[in-house]
Amino acid sequence: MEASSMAEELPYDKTSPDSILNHARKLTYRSLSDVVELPPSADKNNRGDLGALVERYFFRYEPNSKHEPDFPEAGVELKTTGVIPSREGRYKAKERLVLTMINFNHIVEETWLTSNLLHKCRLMLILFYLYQKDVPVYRRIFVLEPLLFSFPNMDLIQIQRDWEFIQRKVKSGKAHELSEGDTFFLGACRKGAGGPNEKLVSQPFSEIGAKSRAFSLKQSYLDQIIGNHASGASILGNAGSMDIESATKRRFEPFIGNSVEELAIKLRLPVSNTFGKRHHRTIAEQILLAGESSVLELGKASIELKTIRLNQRGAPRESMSFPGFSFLEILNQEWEDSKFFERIERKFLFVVFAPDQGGVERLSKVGYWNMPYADRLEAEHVWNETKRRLRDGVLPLPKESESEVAHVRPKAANAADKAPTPSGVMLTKQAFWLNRQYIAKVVANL
DNA sequence: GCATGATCATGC
DNA sequence: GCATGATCATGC
Repeated sequence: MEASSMAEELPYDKTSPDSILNHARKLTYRSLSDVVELPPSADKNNRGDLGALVERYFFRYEPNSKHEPDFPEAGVELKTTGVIPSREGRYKAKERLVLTMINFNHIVEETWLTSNLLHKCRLMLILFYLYQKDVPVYRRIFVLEPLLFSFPNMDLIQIQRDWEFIQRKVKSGKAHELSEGDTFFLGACRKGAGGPNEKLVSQPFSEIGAKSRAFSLKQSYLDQIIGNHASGASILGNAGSMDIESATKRRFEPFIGNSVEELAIKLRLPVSNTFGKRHHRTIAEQILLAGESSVLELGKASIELKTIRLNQRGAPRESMSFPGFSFLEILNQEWEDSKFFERIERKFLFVVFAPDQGGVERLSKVGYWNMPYADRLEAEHVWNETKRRLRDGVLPLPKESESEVAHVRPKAANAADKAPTPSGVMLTKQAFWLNRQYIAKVVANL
């Protein structure tokens, strides 16, 4: 009796997305505890789960089946996600948005259209709260209007591709090899306890246990959603849309074979700095950014743009550097928390320049790549070895000749630009690099 | 010709 | 002023 009368008292129509959205607006610029009184029994200690508190005490219903959206009659899935200030006083995502767990045994039986992901997350109500570390979740302020979000048609092509890529990997018995760099917008992110005690889960076509993973919207994609939402931009339909790989290919096609000089003229780049270190990168950026917006979606994916210049023998002239790392910080990190891991797990876009017969450097080819599983394990080994040597005060750090994949090398203003090591010795600042010969093989197979 | 150490040039 | 992507310089 009481339950049914409570249901009738709901201050919104649970069958209507718009009504749910309107109700959610009451939270804007307020925190959950500003709007509803949380009983002492509420589990306020649950670190991340503001969503559960909002569902129970603001929308006043109990979370139901994991396979249905939170509001099944309206087909709306509720998400709460943290934002942090960006430059220019706007907001950006604090992290990726986790959508739903990937069940490796089920996904192989699905198609995109019948997928649990699409069924559950086709329409999402996203609430954005200001992330503040020391403020309890129920006191965090919802700093943006709530957003009723469905994937723009323009993006759906890529999202579906991403989903199918992940499914294909599971079908091939490679769930344990999944990586964020496999995909563009939709990621297969790690989910659940990590570390040495992590429980691996089963997959249908291999005996090898895989890390537990969830579908997520990549942080960079979420940033775009937030940007469009905050600026009031509408969602574009686009009949001529393509997935990112095709769009990129088409974008670069007219420039393939052009000399560096011709490219500078075509792209109206100042001729003065033709020999600057940034020149080839500027060319790549201009090709991506100029003209119509079809490759602007690149900004929605965390793509690592790298220019590669080959020598006469077809090998890269240089190894590939990554940001410098702290000798002290690395001791407190695990591999998967490290910056180097985050970088090499990304999707790379290689823009390759090569000299022709006459020695004239030309744009040669362009391609996406991400690091295969076995090589990630090798990079992990190099990273762990670096950590061990720093801890034990053993030099030198892993050299290029010690691994097929990665090494450590100086990266500093000059040799006197040093930082402290755990053993107290000052050492010229260093970075992780991917080996020149390793990149050579990658480029050859691009 | 390559590995290794060192440094440059630019953007933020 | 510094981090970053990129390149130079040397010695074997």
